[in-house]
Parts: sequence; C-alpha cells; structure tokens
Amino acid sequence: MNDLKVRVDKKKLERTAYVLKCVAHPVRISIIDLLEQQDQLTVSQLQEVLEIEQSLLSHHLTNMRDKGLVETRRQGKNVFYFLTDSSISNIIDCIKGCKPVQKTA
Amino acid sequence: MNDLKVRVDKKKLERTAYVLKCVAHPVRISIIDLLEQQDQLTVSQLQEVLEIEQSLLSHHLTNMRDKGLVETRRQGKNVFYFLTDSSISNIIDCIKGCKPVQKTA
DNA sequence: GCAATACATGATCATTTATTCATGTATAAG
DNA sequence: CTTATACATGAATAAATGATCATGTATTGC
Repeated sequence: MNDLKVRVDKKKLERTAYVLKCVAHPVRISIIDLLEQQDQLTVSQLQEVLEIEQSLLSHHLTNMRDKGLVETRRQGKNVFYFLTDSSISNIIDCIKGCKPVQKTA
Repeated sequence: MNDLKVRVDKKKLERTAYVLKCVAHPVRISIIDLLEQQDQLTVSQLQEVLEIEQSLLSHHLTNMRDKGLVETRRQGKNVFYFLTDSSISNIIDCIKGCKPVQKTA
C-alpha cells in the first residue's frame, strides 16, 4: 500500500502514448488490419479498400511511418507499405481480444 | 490479393479507436498501471502518486469511467476507482510487450 | 521532352482533446 | 448546523488532431 509508484518511466510512458495514439484511429486500425493480411500493399490498393481520399490516406500513412508503425519500399511508380515488425500485430490481436466495454457484438 | 477487406466492422472499429484513444495518454496509462498493482485506489491516493492537480485527475478518471475502463465504489468520503475487468490488463501487457519503435530502453 | 500515374506535402480550417480555474456536491466530524 | 475533506463539474482556453484542397515530386511510357 505504500511503495506504490508508476512502473514505467516517463519517457517510455510518453513514447507509448504517442504510438498508441497513432493506433487509435479507425482508418489506421484498418490499415494495420489490412497489412496483417497482405504483408505489403500499395497506397492505391489501400485506397481502393478503404475508400478515402488519396491525400488523407497519405497523411495517415506518413503519420504511421513517422511513428515507426510502418515502413515503405518503392517499386516503380508504386510505394508499398508494410508493418515494421510483427510485434505490432500483437497490438491488434490484443485489441481484438479485449472487449472492455463492448456492448455491440 | 483480391478479396481483401477490413475484417472488423465499422462500429467495432470506432469503438476500438474510441477506447484506445482513452488509453493513449501518459497519465491514463499510469492510472491503469497503478490500478493493476493495487486493485483499487482513491482519487487522493492516485493524486499523491501522480502529482497532478486534483481536478485534472478527476477529469481523466471521469473520461475513463465514461469509456468503461474503470468503475467506482464510494466508501465514506472516498471514492475508490478500479479497473472494470481484467481484460484491460491485457492492453497494458500488450503495450509493454510491443516496442515497435522503442529507441529508449 | 511531355503526359499520365502514383504518391507526398503544405496550408488551412474544423473538430477534439487537454489543462486550468472556479465552483459545486457528498460525506463525516464536531 | 457549520466546517473540513474528498471528489466532481462546467466554462474557458490552449494545444493537438483530422480532413480538405491545391499543388508538388518521382517514375514510367510515349
């Protein structure tokens, strides 16, 4: 009851929140979900599935890239996006497993 | 390559993002971490550890409560906060396990 | 080189989220 | 009934995020 303290240091806490914030968006969760299924996808392919504006998608992807969630590989005119490492999948798996307040099936 | 689609329905996607957004904050991650260690804590106890303004903490707690992450139990003058169900712990465990861009040890 | 395709970027505006401050409410103690 | 303690709430403001639009850059094909 007494030597209670936050077990994560401040820097890591901020980093975690920073990355999590990036995950916490419907479009970006979808992107992660798609990249789990497909290993790598071009912006156009993502756009087709997600049905959002090209520029908006690009912003989201840049965001995710900045935060280290995805990486890119250019091939001709196309740019392939892929998840940085499989550990990110854990986030999704976890999210799927946790339904803290799920009232909607 | 063709029947690619987002495997999570829109409602659930939004719900997930909504809850995740709530987790994605240093103070709130800390709160979850503390409530994992202690089962239940009063606002004052949390305040002491977190060293933030009472009203700010209260806002965070209300936020988390609205989103179903925590619940409360009044006991005299004190209000105890506790995690809604253990599955939320999974989120934290997962976060701890995933270090996609961790450059700082 | 020119046009087309695929993607990125920057500015702007709208919306959301975070913080602060002042004040309100519940409980307990005297 | 008054005061103190513990917590909540609401308004105001600051800061971060999201979306849109217009434009820019890289690559390919002609």
